[in-house]
Parts: sequence; C-alpha cells; structure tokens
Amino acid sequence: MGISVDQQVKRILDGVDEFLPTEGDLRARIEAKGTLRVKLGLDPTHTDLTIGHAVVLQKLRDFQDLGHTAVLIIGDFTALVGDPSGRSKTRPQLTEADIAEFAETFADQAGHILDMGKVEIRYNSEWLAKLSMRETIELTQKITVARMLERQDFYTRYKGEIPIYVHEFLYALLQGYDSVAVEADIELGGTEQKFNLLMGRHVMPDYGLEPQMVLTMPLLVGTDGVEKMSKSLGNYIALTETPRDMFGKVMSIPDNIIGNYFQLAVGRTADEVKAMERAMEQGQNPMDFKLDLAEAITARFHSPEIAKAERDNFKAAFSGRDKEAIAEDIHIRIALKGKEHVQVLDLLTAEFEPAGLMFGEGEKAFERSNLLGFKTFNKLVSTRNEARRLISQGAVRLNGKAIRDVNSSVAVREGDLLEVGKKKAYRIVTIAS
RNA sequence: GGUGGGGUUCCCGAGUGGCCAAAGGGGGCAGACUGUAAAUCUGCUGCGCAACGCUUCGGAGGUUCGAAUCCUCCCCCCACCA
Repeated sequence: MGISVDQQVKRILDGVDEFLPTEGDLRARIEAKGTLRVKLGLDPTHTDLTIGHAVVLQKLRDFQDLGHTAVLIIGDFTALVGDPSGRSKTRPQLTEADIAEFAETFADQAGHILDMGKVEIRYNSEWLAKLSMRETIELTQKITVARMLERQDFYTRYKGEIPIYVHEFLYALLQGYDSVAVEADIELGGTEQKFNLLMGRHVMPDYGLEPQMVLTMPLLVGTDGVEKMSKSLGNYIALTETPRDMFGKVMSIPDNIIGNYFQLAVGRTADEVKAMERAMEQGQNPMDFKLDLAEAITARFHSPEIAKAERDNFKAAFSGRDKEAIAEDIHIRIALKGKEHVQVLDLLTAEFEPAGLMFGEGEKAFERSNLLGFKTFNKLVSTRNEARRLISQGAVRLNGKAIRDVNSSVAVREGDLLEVGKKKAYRIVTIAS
C-alpha cells in the first residue's frame, strides 16, 4: 500500500465517535498485519437501509479505499433473535421468510456505498445455525448476568418492570461469535452498538484470537429531530427513496439537526458545519442551507443532475406554489359514475398506479424498484375515513379548488391536478374502469 | 411452586354493568400562520355498502335485556418468597 500508516490512521479516525482501545493499538495492528479484516453486521429486519446506515457503511468504504478487507455480515440468523439495542421492548418476532426477503435487497443497497467488487459478504446463519447446544452454553459461560444487566437498555427495562427475555441476552454473544467466525480485526457500528461490539472483543481471546478493536460512528438523528433514525420509528430516509421523496424528507427536518446531517450524511467537516451554524445565528435563513443539504444528499444517492432538478422542482412547488412541479402522474382505476364524474371519496380511495417511481435511470432501475418491494398499486389515502377527514378539512383540491363536501361528485379529466394536503400532488393521466 | 400486583384503542394511561368506539396526554394527519423548520391556535385520529351498522379493551366460554367492567377456565408480564 502506498498510503502511510499515519495517513491511514488519520482517515480511519476521522468522524469517529469512539475508537477502542487506543489509536496506538490501531497503528500497531496495521503495522503488524498490513491488511485488516473490518467487520460490519447488518440485520435484515426491514426492506430498506437508511441514510443512517450509510454513515457506518461509508466508514467501511474508507477502509476499503485504504486497502483493507471489508467483511459485510448479513445477520440473517441474528435478525431472528432480534437486537435489543436501544429498544425499550422486545422486538417483534420475524419469520424466516421475511428475513430472507429483506436480506436479498441488502447487498444491493449497500452497493451504493461499498466497493462491491472487493467486499466479502457473509450470512451469519452459516455458522450460527450450526452451533450446538453445548457450544452455545460454552458461549454463555463467558459473561455474567450482572454484566448483562449493567447495560443501559436492559437496566432501564428491568427498572421499568418491562420484560427482558433470555434470548435477548444471547444476542450480543452471537454477534460476538460472528467476530470469531470471521476473525475480525475491527468491528464497526453505531454508538448504540458499543456493548455488542465490546462483547466480540471480550469473547475472542477465549477462542484463541486477538480481540477485535471497536469503532463506533455517531448516530444520525431521524427526520423528527429527536430519536435516532430507524425504520421502525418511521423517521427515516431510505437509500431507495425516490429523489423527490428524499429531497422532500430532508426539507422537512427541523433546523437544529441540519449540522448533524451535513456532517454525517454528506461528510462535511466539523469546521464547515460550524461556519454554517454561525451564519444561521447571524440571520441567514436556515432554509437555504437545508436546500443545499437536500441537494447534496440527493446528489449522493442519485446523481447531481437529478438533485439539481429536484431543487428546482421544490422551489417551484413550494416557494412558487406551483404544485404542477411535483405532481406525480397517476393512472386511476375506478368505476366511473356517469362519464367522468366521480364521487370525491372514491377518487381518493381508488387504486392508482404511480408512474414516477424511479430509483436510478432506465429500465434496470425500475426492476430494482420492484425488487425492493415497491407496490405497483396504491391508494392516495389508506381508508375511507381518512379520506373523509381530509376532505372535510379542506385538504383536497382539484385544479386548485378545495372540495369540502364528502358527498360531492366532481368531473375528473386527464391532465387535472389533484392535491391532497400541502405536500402531495397528482396529475391524472388516464382513467380506466 | 407460593403470595401479591397487572394485561385497555399506535404509545402512555383513565375507566369497574348501560350516558364507552371508550377520559386525558403523547404521537400522527389536516387547516391557519410559515421556510414541507420550530413555536402557536383549530380540527380530526377503529372500520364502513353511513345505519344509533360492524369489529375492538390478553384468550376462550358463561351470567345479563345489556359487559372493557361480573363469574369460570386458560395464557402472559412484574415484584417478593422458595
């Protein structure tokens, strides 16, 4: 490798939340081994990876760029167990079929950030499913209940009289065993993973291995600005998000996390972020920074051209109030009453086919969209009661005019603009019955 | 295994025979104001062929004109004891 150890260490530690045990250990191991095995585990508990995952995936990519070996573990077995980290209650049990479905898309999604040509992908069922009871018990002998209960998540639950199941204790040990199986030199994770990561470190010497080092990355805050970004909390931006939704979601984050996003999602330095925050304090409109941010994030996961277009669209739609700019084409399938007259309620609950669901460009992109579980058919609103609510509150507009009477029928023609709430707009392309 | 407490709608949490689709808070959605931010105000927040119709208060039965509320059995959680 042409890159000096000093440079490597600097790059590796950039943006890191915590590195254990010490920088000196990192340096020493690079000098001793040259190429390190760097592990990152992702449990396929959902279909989508989020831009929060991207933070730690990017760090793994940094290692790749430095010539180290990235070992990506798809936790198809551990997903079955359920990681209790950051959880105030037990995870709902997933089926193997669910997990298999989710796992399928993970590698593909991770490919947006990693160099897939060089990554070593492993499924942890490969070794975990084979563990015998005896081996499992040996594993559990390496940690005490007291140590487990020290952990914040468990401590809080225990104090709060919220159940903790024994298999949840097992989780960290299994993750630790993954490190044994792949002989990791370093394991990466989010801040909340520290306990699990250290477990690997704790367990490895017992299996005759040098303990792994631990690197944690700061957590990306969710779009609500409060909780960490996670799919189950619904405050996430998925990697597979359409450019429009991605841009829109970024614009909806609270101002006080703009810096967090700039730093973690698009890799701006702490100094750059500070400069921005200072400018905002001095009266510069935070929205301008947010527009830059949304464009940068969209550019990173789609392309600069698409991102620029979305920015223009956004400004037209929301600053210029021209909802045409963001209107999604829909093909409505509905039995028409009369000719083109439709009861408003039916209009919102009829099935439609969204036309603009593109992830990348061209046909291949569309296949991927399908692969990732986009529903081909959808409704504008999930229930009739919700539709009633929206209509009666004046949230539904056809060609700019609010429709307030639930029972009214309206003429719908091709090219009409239907707005539902402030953020969603649809252009009617075809009406089939 | 014993004793005591408890399981309510997305979450927390009231409710102990009809006035309960179920208080209040949170969250969510919408409207006003805005910058798709925050704060604030207002409304909505089980489903619906809209009918005081249907499904819901851990599960299954039962009592009753009527049950989230009473009875029986079962399942689960928590604490203490062992």
